[in-house]
Amino acid sequence: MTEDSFGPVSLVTYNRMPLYLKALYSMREKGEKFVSSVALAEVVRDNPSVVKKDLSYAIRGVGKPKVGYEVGALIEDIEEFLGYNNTKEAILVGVGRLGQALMGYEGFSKYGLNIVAGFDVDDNIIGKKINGKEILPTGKIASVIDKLKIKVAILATSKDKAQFMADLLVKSGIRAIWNFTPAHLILSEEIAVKNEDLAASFAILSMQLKEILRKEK
Amino acid sequence: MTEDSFGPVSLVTYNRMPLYLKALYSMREKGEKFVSSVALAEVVRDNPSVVKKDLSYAIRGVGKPKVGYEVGALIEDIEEFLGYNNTKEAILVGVGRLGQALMGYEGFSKYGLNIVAGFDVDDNIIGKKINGKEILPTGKIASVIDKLKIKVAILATSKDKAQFMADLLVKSGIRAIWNFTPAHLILSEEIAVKNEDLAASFAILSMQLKEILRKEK
DNA sequence: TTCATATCGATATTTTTTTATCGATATAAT
DNA sequence: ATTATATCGATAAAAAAATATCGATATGAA
Repeated sequence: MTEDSFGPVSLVTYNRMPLYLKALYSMREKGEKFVSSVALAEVVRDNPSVVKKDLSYAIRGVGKPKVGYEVGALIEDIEEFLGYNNTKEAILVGVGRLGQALMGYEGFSKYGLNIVAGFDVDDNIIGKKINGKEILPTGKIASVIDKLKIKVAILATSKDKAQFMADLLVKSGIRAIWNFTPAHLILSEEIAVKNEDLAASFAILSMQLKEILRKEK
Repeated sequence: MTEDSFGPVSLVTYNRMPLYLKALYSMREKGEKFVSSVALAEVVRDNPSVVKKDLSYAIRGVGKPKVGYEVGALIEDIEEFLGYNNTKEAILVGVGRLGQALMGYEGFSKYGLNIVAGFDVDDNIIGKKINGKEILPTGKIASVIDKLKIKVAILATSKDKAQFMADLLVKSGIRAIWNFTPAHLILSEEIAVKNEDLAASFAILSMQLKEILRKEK
């Protein structure tokens, strides 16, 4: 077991699960009852063996030879596996344009994330509500975290405030930070950090595009 | 060479490059002139051998034994490697809250992305400007793509319009789609797609948190 | 100057991941 | 009822990635 895995399940598997899930949602909408590893592999652009191995970590039942997996059951199992049914409460720090978009995004609740409040330093926005959630001054961060026993924070401040706020969050009891700022956070190993790195994503898209344009000649 | 690599460089390496870059920016700000693979590995939570191998794909010069790599030169080489100096023009489709946040984000230009215009169906927003970029009606998508020879589109519509818009974009000449919608897009293999999958990211953060809380007992 | 040491770059080893293979079995066709 | 076939689940083989090792060398200390 490396650091990049949780129990017997590797990080690459975790990354693929939501892809399967999205594909399965479309299939369910179309009324499809069963799906084979071959069909699922095709829509997610992967290999059937990978799909079968991945699914084996999530499914409670079994797939049927010649038929495949039951779409509905598979969805439930993957949702459970990914923790969508186990709601995590979070606070959001930095309610600028991106922060507002994140607070306003109702899809989060579907995968087990409930933003209970936003925090900002800007008096023009403090006191307002987005999606029913209050925006409070940053001075109240510590007490809210403590009172509600919050463990997850979404960081969407400007780059220059990111490290300071991250340190404050950790000191107040936060154990997982979803970092939407372009800052490189330095934190103890005991804190989970997931960088939402748009630069990285775009670099990969650019590489893929380059390859595609090269092939088109 | 698998499908998940470009030339000799694997996707995992590409993913790590922006991490190194972010760490290097902080080091440069602190006035540090040289960095060793050991130091860099520490801040990005990885192994020195991985760092050395990764950097070898990007650097033009060489690292010095006992000293390490020159921070400034390394930054330039990685930026070049990731294509930050080679600007790609893109359009953005769907100027809701998230779309506005993306259009307003000035950091994109730093890594070679220039959003030339936004498109929406909402008359209340059409004609306005964000960050100096006009918002046009979706009816003009095809002509703008054609006139400016745009190859990259950022998709930030609602879920239900995503597939329709993606098809329109591809038909109009787009070859790379950065998908910020929760929709599962089905497109030809010749189109590069990068899903900005918040569900996936959050699932990983949740797993890490679970592991951390377990260790804390 | 000589010696000790940190670090590179190359390569070897180990581990992980992906891919292929194959016997068992559910379904449909004959 | 028999046969053909698609698919599963397990496992074996191949490929890729991560990690460790090691000779060479730049630097600073003795």
